[in-house]
Amino acid sequence: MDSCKNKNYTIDNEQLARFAKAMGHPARITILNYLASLESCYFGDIHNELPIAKATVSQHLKELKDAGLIQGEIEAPKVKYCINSENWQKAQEYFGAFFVLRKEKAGCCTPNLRQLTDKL
Amino acid sequence: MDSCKNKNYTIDNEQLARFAKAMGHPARITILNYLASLESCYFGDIHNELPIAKATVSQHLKELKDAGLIQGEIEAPKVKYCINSENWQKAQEYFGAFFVLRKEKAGCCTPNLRQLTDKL
DNA sequence: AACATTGTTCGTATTTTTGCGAACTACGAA
DNA sequence: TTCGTAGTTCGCAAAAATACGAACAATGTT
Repeated sequence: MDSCKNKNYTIDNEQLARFAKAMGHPARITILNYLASLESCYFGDIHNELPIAKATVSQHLKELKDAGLIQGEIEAPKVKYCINSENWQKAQEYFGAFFVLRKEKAGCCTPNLRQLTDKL
Repeated sequence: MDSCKNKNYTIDNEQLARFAKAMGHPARITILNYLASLESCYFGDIHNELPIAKATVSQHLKELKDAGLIQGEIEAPKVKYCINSENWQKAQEYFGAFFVLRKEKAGCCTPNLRQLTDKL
């Protein structure tokens, strides 16, 4: 009966997934790259980097903000967006730790993976 | 008129987003962590780590496979999943380069971000 | 005050994701 | 051959993500 246990995902897994999800769209990666490059922080310039409508850009910015990766500031009549340094560093650490995990271990799966079926 | 330009996302942005998207769910992070920890590689054991139905686990595994982060191998009557080392390293490099970008630059947004509006 | 500029929010449509149970497939064991 | 084990695939439903134009809000300018 396919036991569905009382398990939860760990906080860290949740947090890393949240960061990853926010980064899981090319428009948002482009935005983050642009903000990280610091050429400009204004909405209009961000919009110009993207092939999508401003309403959509605004939405993507909101998601990045909700994930904590950026923050916004009004500089009338414009809006300035910036990388949230604190969480940026946190994300960097989370991803770093995540990928390093693999390196520290021996491989149970290293041998002949060549007969990998296409069906899989 | 909200110019929607002939722009595309760069290949690298697409690829990084693809990796990030695959990692954008706690179940999939849990799976990757588990496979990276190498305690076991079998579907059944992966399923046991998760609070979801096996059909759903199978779907998540498929997405990770499509993103290139894992690979599968039949070891009858079981199925063995493994981190795809090549792409794992590639992902590691992509994320690493992505986050480091920020560190190399001065901050245009470093000053007083404290009057950040809640509306934003 | 009237207007222009800059973004956000709303309403909506479409697509994708997430999840499940049931049915099915493949294989080894009895 | 029949049965059990291990996973996948199918069909469906519900929720979330993506995208847009139009309307709106907030502010600076004339």
